[in-house]
Amino acid sequence: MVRGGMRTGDGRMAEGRAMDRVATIRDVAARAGVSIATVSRVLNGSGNATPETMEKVRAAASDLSFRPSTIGRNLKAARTRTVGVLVPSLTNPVFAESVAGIQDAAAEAGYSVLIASTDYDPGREVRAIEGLLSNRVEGLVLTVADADRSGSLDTLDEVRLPYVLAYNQPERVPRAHVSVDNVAASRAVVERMSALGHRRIGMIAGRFRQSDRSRRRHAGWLAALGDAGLPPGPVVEVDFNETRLAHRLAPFLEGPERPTAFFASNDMLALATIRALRDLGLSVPDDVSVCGFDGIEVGRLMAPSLATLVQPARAMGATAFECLRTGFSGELQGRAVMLPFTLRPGESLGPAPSTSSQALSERRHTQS
Amino acid sequence: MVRGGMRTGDGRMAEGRAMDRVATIRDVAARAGVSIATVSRVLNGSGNATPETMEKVRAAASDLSFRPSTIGRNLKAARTRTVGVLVPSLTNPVFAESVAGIQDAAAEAGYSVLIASTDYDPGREVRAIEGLLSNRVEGLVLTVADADRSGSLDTLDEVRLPYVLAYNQPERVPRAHVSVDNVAASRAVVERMSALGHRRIGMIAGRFRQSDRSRRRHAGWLAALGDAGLPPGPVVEVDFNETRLAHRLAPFLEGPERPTAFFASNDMLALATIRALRDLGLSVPDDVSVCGFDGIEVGRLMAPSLATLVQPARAMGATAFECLRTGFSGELQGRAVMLPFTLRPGESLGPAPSTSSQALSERRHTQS
DNA sequence: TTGTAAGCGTTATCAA
DNA sequence: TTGATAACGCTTACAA
Repeated sequence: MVRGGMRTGDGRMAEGRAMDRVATIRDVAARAGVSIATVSRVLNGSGNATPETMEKVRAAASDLSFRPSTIGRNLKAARTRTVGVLVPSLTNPVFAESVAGIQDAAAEAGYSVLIASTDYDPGREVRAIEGLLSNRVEGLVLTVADADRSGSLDTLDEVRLPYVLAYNQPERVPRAHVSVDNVAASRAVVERMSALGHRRIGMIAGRFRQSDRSRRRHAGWLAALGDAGLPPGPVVEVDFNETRLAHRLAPFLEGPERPTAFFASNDMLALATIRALRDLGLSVPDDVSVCGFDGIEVGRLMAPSLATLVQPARAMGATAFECLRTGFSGELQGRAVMLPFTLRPGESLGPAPSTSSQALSERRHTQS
Repeated sequence: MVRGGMRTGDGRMAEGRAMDRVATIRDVAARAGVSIATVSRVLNGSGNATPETMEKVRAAASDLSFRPSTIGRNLKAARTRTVGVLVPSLTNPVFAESVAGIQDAAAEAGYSVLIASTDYDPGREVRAIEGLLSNRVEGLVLTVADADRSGSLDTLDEVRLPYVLAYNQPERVPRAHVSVDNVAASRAVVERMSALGHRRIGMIAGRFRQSDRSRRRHAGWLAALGDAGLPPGPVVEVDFNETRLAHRLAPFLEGPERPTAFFASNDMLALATIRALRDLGLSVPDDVSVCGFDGIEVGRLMAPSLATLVQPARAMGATAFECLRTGFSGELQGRAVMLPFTLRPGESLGPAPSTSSQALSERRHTQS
């Protein structure tokens, strides 16, 4: 075999060099001249052994760079110390952050993390769950589109595998979850907008039929508008991967009665909205304000910086994992954990334009 | 035990409900009234069986919602069909994207993905590698800080576990990797800047001692400046997590001889740079242009949109996985795959300001 | 076509 | 203190 070449015909992962068989506990035992039981005991610190024996075993293990196989260990122990994670997408910063939080907490507790993402594809979601179940994860932290109507969650219920939802806030089915109070959070956004003088407030949201979060946030938006005595502005429902929004927004932006602020049900949508407004020749926030929901970090870096309702994403993941691991302390009512949210001010959310300044801005933009 | 309460004293993952033992192949065999060998054969489609037997087995498996344990399977097969992934951070979109690419390719090939992230912490990196090795991953796709000086890679070499680097481009040690040609890519950026009239071009880069990518990109920047007959502008080395750059940049932005363009060695740095310039009262791109490196998607959405050298992140991950799985076809020289890059134009990179327009912009900004 | 049995790498029980 | 051995869930010769 050529150097650098690899045999692949055996279906195994290609090997840069011939990979010699990994050392097993038996190899260590042979080299140390003891039984495998002794090796196990020494390496695990269970049971006693004479100093010399311990030394022999450790030396042998070290020589062979022996690492106990978690497979063998798992098989024996009937547990894997592995947690499954399922997210719609790793490329949405809010999920990436929460996964990072799960990783932190899991590593701390000595758990491995098996990650799968669905890219909003139901078929992939089913296969991912199957894979995680076959891998005998001890529990799952996951975010689904709609926690009230999810085949995956039904499956988990059937096989009685513990799970904790992150971000989801189911309305009908009582399911363990960690989230913020989406309704209250959305109200906070609208109240701020109202305090800034906005009277015509629209909403850009993910499909209500597909997302419990979107529904909740819409409900909060609606309720707050009602409380403030404001009429609901236009609602634009968009699909998950829709990034070009200009043609969707254009119809609502004509005439003097157009909204002066938009609440986007998540930050990616907020970014797309700002982009679209800009493409339509409107200034953010001079003409129209925008506030997002999630609190992704890049929002702080862009210009205008993104005003957003901040969810503690990292804590969301870490907390969900901890809930899974330790169990909720209370009973049923304790099966939900609400994390605190904050409103992060940003340049994208400013005071409502007065009629005169609005006209001014209008002139400025038609010039260019 | 209370409903919703969970036992945790046994050290197991908390259970929302009593989790009955998962069905094994023996349970299925018993229920179907056949031997476990028959169950295995039927479910794997290996060997023959009468239609009735197959039916019985499938029914029993379905009734018990039996899913073959990959643990038992792996142990027997002495292979895991699992690939390890190690990235510095899941929250940097460029890594998140490449992980997504790995996931895609792995799922396609029937592999599971075990992910660990280091958060640029060497201690965590060591532990992560240990964990992946213990889990008997068949190979690794990973991105390290400096592929020329990495204890983790040395470990992998020692145990002869196949791996492919993603993004890294080692200079001295020949190691399998998938990347873009960082030097050529950086040259392309500088050439574009030069073509736009920029004569004083600075660089914001990650620490050279810590990052092979940073070194390569700096080399390309330097070479291109030389070719264009331009003097090297200021170089600002920053740490991984540094996001506040204003005070670092300020000293270089005084006087008429200040740079009119900055090349940032990655997109997160580019965003931080734009932010800092803005904080310093400078307009991007009217006063100073900025171009990043990576091609993260959010760059398109912000305003000004980010000009950047696009690496095919998703393909980077997918290709690295494929290289790992199938092996590089050639010999040693084939152990590197170079992916194509493109320069994505963006509003952050414009023509160099003329002296008069520069003064104008100066006035405009001191007003506000 | 189907069943018996060995073995994968551990840990744990029980003897010695 | 140490060793022989069974067991975990599965696949796969080999035998019936």
